[in-house]
Amino acid sequence: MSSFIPCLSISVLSDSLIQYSSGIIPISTTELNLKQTLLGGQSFRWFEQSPNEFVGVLHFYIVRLQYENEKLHFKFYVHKNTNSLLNECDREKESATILHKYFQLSVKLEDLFEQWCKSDERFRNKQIPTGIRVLDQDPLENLICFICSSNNNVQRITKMIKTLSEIYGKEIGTLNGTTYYQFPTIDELDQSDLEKDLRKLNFGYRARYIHKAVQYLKHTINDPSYFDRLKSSSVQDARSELLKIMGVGRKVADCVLLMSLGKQDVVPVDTHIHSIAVTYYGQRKNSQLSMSNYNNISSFFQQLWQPYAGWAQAAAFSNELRSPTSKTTSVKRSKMTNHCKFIKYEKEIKES
DNA sequence: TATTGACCTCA
DNA sequence: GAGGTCAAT
Repeated sequence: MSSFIPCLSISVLSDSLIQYSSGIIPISTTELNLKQTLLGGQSFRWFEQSPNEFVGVLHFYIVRLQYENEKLHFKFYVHKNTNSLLNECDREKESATILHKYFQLSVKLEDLFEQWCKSDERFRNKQIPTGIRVLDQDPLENLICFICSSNNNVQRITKMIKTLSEIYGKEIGTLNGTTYYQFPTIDELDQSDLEKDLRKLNFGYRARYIHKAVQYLKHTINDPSYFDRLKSSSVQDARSELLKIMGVGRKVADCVLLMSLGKQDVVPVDTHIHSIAVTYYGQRKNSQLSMSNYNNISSFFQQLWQPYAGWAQAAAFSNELRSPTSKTTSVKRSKMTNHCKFIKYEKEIKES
């Protein structure tokens, strides 16, 4: 079947949709694991069409990605009314640039891995997979997604964000029977009945958080360059700004810092990372994820995995979702060593 | 400063 | 219970 050959696979477009560009980016599997990166829980806007083929929305484009033979094939689609002055070649370049930025391809993952291996034998022993990249996402979208993420699972978050985009975002077009929408802007979300409507859509208590967050950003902050300002602020300053937003606690703030504000060293600590810290790095059992505990775990990993500790976290995290912790000899050994490291680290903290 | 329960919904 | 946050104590 032709579907095995990316360039020849057939697409059915609605009348309103046109193909904008297509191209290829050569990249090795150690630099990019497409599935783990897109579906691993940092973005909630990608759908797997077939093995190694994904469709999602970036800006006002529907984007189709296919990974095969060390190459990332891409096709961009836009609404036909989107006017572009670019010729075919420049559109391809522009699209490649968007992907380059989104996947942060100037970051050399293999080099980072080498660094992490030096300080952490879970990397050295290949217990953590390669190819997981941190995506550079849109801050507003990222923020809303992670407000939705509390007490929630990937599947439902994805569904909620899909619904949110369908209701409030602009339609792009229909590709192979599925209609795609832009993520709504702050103005599109700024509606007096937002909470009520989102509750009807089964957002639960997050409906209020989203409504409050939108009100705050639109009417209290009221600054189009708000997120850009945070990008150029220090981690501490940007974090304390984000914490002012209703529905944003430390974990969500850290996710936004890492995934859309370019703070590559931030390590968000969720229940998975927490349990990784307990299982492999000797954090005390039964310890709740209190604020001081969060700080300890986060800064421990930050020190262990520098630089780009947030990227290491994403890789370690994805592994946790996959494997139900098989306990081989080497794992036990690495548990011990890292346990010692953690104790030592805790001592240093206390003494300083 | 740290701990605890409620919060919505779906599996 | 699920990749948390808020508010009260």
